Amino acid sequence: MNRENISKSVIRRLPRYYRFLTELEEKNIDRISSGKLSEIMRSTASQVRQDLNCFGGFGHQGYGYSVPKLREEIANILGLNRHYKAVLVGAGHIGTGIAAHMNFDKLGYELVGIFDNNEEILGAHINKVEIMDVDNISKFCRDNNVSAAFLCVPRSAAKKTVDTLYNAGVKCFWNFTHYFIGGDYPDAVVENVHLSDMLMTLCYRMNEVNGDYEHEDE
Amino acid sequence: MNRENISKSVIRRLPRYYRFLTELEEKNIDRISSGKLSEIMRSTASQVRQDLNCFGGFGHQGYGYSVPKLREEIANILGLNRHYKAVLVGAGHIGTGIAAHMNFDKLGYELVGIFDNNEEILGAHINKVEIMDVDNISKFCRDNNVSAAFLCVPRSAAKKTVDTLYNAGVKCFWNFTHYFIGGDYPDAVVENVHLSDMLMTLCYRMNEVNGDYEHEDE
DNA sequence: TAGATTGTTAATCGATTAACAATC
DNA sequence: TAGATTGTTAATCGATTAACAATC
Repeated sequence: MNRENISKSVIRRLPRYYRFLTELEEKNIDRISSGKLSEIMRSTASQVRQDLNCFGGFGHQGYGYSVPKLREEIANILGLNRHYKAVLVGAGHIGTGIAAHMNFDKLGYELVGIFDNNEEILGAHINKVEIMDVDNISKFCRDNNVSAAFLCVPRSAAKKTVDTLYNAGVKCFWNFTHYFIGGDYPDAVVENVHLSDMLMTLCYRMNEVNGDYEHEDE
Repeated sequence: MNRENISKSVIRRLPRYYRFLTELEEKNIDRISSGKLSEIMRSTASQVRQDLNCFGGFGHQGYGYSVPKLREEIANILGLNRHYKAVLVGAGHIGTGIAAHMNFDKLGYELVGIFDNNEEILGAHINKVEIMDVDNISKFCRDNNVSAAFLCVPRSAAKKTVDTLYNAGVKCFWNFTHYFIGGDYPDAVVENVHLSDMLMTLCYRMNEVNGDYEHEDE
């Protein structure tokens, strides 16, 4: 099947399917209909069937979908069995949090190095991964065939870091910095996170619910 | 104007506008056209004008928009001058990272307490905010009129934590746990973050670019 | 077989883009 | 005034939902 023209909305829902199917499997439920799955996903049966059919006919008429089979199909579609080599740059608060918190190997990655410029923490480890000098990052990425980077450096260092990594062959960026990685890196895959944006939209929605925002207009 | 029916897509773009306008202001640029702004936003002039017009006519024909004025309008629309009292629950890796990393007071919040159940860290501080015993969270939230919670607890503790907080009057949740906060809390405003989902979609997109995923199908 | 539920096409809805008259 | 650029309406595009024949 042709995966070229699958919409971004569908892709964004795949991890959700995956999560809920994993839960169902843990509960030993081994079949589910698009209707039931849509209740869990808080979408519609139509959407579930449309989504899954982008990748193939995983269901059986009159029966529904096999939970373990569907879960595995989605894992394969996402490529979770991969181990893309990844580095994390910037072992400050958020970087350390991310490095220690994420289950990279269940998500298609292997964290092979952490980099920082703070001499005091060089040589330390987070989850058995060493913190190394950021000056050596370029060589390290080339030597180890690193494909992905998780950016947790300050904004001021962001552009330079991305350039260095990109030139060292890194083509996938999960970017927590406030620097916006735009279209300057043609064949790169980028996700700009912007945690602050989330808090701001939450704030807006809270004002809305509270009906307070009128005061602001005066 | 009626803000009831402004689409979620528009709201989600507001923080982006705000960020870029802040940058422009820092560069002492004080006017901008929808065309130029759309280049920065990587959208279209039409969309910029549509978006801004949801909230009022901030522009001037033949001139464009005043950068400082527009920036301030958006800050007001988002309600960034607010100081919603907020607590963070779960001072593990990611919780500590978030607590130390975010500039809450510039985003409409004031972090007034951090809660955990690990006795060893109780009494410690992160950015001058004390880590307190989670057993006291309900009383604390009532007494201090807390409206928002940032959830960084393990999945197993998530539901109980949300219930407790909701009953103590907290109606806004920024949820980093793997527990999905659904429609069970009618008047609550919720953002489920799911960092893992982002990494999974990134992985998919990387497979796509690399053209590798065919192997998985065999 | 009858009931259930898929895969898929068609209809609807919402969001984005284009166009242009109004006006600074 | 002429040029630029908005605010706003209309056209397009894409994504979601509904419908239903196919079939297990």
